[in-house]
Amino acid sequence: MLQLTPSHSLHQPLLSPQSLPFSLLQTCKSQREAEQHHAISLKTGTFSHPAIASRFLSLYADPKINNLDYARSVFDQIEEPTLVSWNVLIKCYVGNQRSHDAIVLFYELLHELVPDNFTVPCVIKGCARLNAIGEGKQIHGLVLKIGLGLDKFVQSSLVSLYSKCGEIGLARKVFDQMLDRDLVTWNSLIDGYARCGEVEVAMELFDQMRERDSFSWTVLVDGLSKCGKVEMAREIFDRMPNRNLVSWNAMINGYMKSGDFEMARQLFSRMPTRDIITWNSMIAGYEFNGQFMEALELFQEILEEDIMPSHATLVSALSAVSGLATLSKGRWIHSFMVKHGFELDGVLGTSLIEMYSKCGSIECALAVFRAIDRKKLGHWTAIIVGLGMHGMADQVLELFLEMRKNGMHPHGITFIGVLNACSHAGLVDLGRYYFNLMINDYEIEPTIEHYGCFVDILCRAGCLDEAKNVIESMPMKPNKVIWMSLLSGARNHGNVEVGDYAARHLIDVSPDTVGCYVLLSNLYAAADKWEKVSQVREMMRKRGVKKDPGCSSIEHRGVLHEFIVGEKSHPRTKDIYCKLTEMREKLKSVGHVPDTSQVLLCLEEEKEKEAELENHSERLAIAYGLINLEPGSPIRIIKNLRVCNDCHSVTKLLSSIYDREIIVRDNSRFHHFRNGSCSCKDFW
DNA sequence: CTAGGGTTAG
Repeated sequence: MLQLTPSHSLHQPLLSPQSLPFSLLQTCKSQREAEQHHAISLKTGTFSHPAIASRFLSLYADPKINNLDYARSVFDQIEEPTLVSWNVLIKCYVGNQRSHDAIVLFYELLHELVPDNFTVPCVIKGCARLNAIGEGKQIHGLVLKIGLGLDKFVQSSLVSLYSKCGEIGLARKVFDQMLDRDLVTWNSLIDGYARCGEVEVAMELFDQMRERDSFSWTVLVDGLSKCGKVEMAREIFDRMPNRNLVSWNAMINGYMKSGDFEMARQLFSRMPTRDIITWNSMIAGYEFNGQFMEALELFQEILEEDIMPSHATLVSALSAVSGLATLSKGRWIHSFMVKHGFELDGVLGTSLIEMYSKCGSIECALAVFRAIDRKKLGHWTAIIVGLGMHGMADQVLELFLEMRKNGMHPHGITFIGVLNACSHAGLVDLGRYYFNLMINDYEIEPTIEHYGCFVDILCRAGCLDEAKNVIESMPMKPNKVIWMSLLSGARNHGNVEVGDYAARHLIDVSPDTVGCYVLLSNLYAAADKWEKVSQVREMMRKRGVKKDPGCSSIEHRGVLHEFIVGEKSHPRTKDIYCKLTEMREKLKSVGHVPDTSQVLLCLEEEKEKEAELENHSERLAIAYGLINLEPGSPIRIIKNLRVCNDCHSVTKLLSSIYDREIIVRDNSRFHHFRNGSCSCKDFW
């Protein structure tokens, strides 16, 4: 089946590569120029020389022209491509981030010719890029069959593949079989050990090496800092003879990932040169650790230094914006992206959709989504999750259908969005339906997050027994989120027995969860079990559990104003409290009676409880918004805790009293208040 | 005209 010698090698034109226009080709700078030479070559017949044809291939794939598809069509025109031309094309695919095509091409090649010691390292590199360990192993088998098993480059590429894919045992096996190991092979193996956390072995190998290059040092520094051993990484880094930019970046990345901003900053300011990756590591690190302000400050600095952000920079910056929900900043970044021609059809589109949804502007999220031409799974998922957060269950289910009609296969996260929407909208039957659809039709193994959503759906709908059954039969240990759902379901449906049960488990897995004590105490209070309420208080006191203070923020003219419950330190405090008084009067006149049932602990007097409600952070933020924002523009608020009952009804009333749209993001979803009602239909 | 090793983001 496989031909061992190219059959046409005997009919090559008698031309030596030297007599051909190689030098001319080398100077080609554009597609047009290349095509002109190509035409001449076809006319004069030199194209039939395999070396010339291959040269054209690598020319079209050259970064200067970078027209890989054209290279492919040229390849398809070669009557009987030699192995070299196949090799060139495979290499080009891998080199241009199209490893999948490279592997497909490799399988096509197998029908025609036997790959050689040039083909294999290329295609294995492609497998490594894609983490395609299965393909890699198959090719490894083939390598042994066709007798390339002892080729140094082939073996070296296999060591690298296995190291990168976490198969360190296999990497070692190939390494041990090698007769002729060089620096590159050693480095690949050390990289593998460092990546999978076998630090001691990596260090041992490093010490055994006869010679090291900067690569060896860098691999070790990066590997150590990636698996959390930043101090060890630092020791190596300090001993390193000629530190390169990559090793600085690896150290900074390691410090940032471990949350040691100080040390990262120190290196950042000390290093001789920085590149975009340095900046990205810093920005992504801050974002990863929830330090959104710092992330955005650095993003600002990049722009001030006239450095062009990369995709990665923008992804991190947009995530930071999502965290703070500073819509105007997000809009600014969006227009920056449009102005500088960043494509929205990849991850950036997903980030934008996410940013707009998390900043409360689901309309803009939808507009971005609609404007993306070739929508990918990530875009569908992002908008579905976004709509779910906004409680727009109808649209979620509609889009989910549309998505499937477009031939997309939802993945686990898409279902998180769908289930989440069902939960926020109280769609218990649909929730059951989609949970089963996911398992049976799409064969997706539910993760703990899926169980979390499903249990939440059941609990909100009051199906507490069914929820309990699901929890008891799920294959993994229930986490905090799941017990919290059950407990709050029990609270909402006044089921003390289930509440007790949930609280016991919750305190067991996560004794510091304040919400647990709050909910439990609410539950007992509602059931008039006052001795139990004081037991809960006592338990909190003994364990030193403190309630997170409520905190709300609002953006005004690009500045984020934060309000903590009851605080009086904002420069405009006087105006704010004036407004609060006005709000109280207006609320009273429309007949609002404060609902103190969820005020927690310690406050004995009804008056005190009412006062505490009035100081809830979102009220301060709303007051600030009413004073300062343009009349008619929506007031957008981000809150760290769940909105309490009283604030919810108050905000509804305020939206009609002041004729304002008020959009509140709490710790799990959005509420759109308009004309006296809320998008959550009082179900949250 | 062809071969193996490193950093960010998702």
